[in-house]
Amino acid sequence: MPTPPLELSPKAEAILVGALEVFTRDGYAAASMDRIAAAAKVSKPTLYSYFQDKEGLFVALIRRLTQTATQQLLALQDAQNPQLQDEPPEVVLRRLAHAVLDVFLQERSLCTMMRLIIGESERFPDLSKAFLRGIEIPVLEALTHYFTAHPELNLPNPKGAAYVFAGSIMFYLLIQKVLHGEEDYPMDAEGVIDSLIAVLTMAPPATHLDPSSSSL
Amino acid sequence: MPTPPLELSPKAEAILVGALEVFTRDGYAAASMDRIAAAAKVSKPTLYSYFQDKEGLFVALIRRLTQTATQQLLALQDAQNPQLQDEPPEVVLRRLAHAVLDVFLQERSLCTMMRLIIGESERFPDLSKAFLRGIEIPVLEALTHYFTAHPELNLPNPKGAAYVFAGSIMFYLLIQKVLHGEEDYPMDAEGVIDSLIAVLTMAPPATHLDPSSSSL
DNA sequence: GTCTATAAGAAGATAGAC
DNA sequence: GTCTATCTTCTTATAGAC
Repeated sequence: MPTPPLELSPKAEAILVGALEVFTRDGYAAASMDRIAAAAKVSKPTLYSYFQDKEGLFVALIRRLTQTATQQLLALQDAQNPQLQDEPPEVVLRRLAHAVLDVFLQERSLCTMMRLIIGESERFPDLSKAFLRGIEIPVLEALTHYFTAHPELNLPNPKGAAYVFAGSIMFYLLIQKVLHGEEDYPMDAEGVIDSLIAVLTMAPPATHLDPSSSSL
Repeated sequence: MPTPPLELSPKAEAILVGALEVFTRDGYAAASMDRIAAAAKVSKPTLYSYFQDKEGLFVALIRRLTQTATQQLLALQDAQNPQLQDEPPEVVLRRLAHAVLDVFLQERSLCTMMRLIIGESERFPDLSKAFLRGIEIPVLEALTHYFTAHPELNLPNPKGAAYVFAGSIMFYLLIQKVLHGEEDYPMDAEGVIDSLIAVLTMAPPATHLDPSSSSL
């Protein structure tokens, strides 16, 4: 747990909102503290009284967005945990895919965050690390754990299968929502999810109703 | 074909090499024309005599990298085309996955290009478009075409399956090579490819040797 | 064609008034 | 605590010498 629950003063919140707007539009280097102060409707010295400098403000913003995403994904996991053993994998995996997509589509700042983290990954390697440790690695580990616990899916390499699952969804978001592929090459998320669930669950012709093969 | 074969003078090439180095390290906005001129070992006015301004230089660089990637992938396709009908899908798909990975791993500037394009996708939407039209969309279309021509794979949605294939590989590159996940959560590419080929080809138990189901 | 030197402006950060 | 005004530095881009 790198950062405590983190209660912020209202003014600090306002600054982060303005910072999100400007960093989103301009990127890190081209964003100016003047424009951020204007967007947050505070003066520049006030801004510097809440955050040490531009780097500190950017790091605080991205860490907060990362935390938001982590919490949303944890809530997802908690909501699904009681059902994991009760329903067939194609149902569980499909619901999970939809839920992850919804988290990113309903909170569009998470797509922005992904873009900023990737774009600034050389200047701010710590933010990449926080993104990986807070979001991507936990997701991959949870998927790996699920695939390992379901040998009836007949997946030879659960960790690799986790990359296939997460990669399909994140790549879809990247192409369609970050790079705006919807304009040139629109694609329904449903088609990606259909294919993903189909390929991950259709290994054995019809063993889904046979619980004897699962010793866990 | 948005740009002709594009022969550049040696000095323009040197400038692009320097520009790649500096843009890679600093990103677009933080890169200075002074440092680019120094890296290319020319003076600033020379730089401005070959490229209109900073934007023009960046666009020229990214377009050139995009073209390089496109050409490498086209060469791949040509090399594989004669074999597409002769060998079973698990062999063709595995070789393709390895080849795409190799293209990006051996020419690391392509990973850099991906990072820069994503990071600057709001400021330079035309570069995103060129990346999508020159690389991602052709790859997705070729994969869709292949999956459509191989109904024995039993993939319900070929376009979605193309996203699964490309997404798994690109996500692997993004996590491991762009965001440097290798430090925290190393993963062998082989495991991803194994899973990918397994899930895409193991739908029917053993119909690979039955050509009668393929009417194309 | 290529350079040195510079113009014109915008950036991050702060001193000091209130 | 918050603001106006300012300092310093670095930026892009070019004028003019060679």
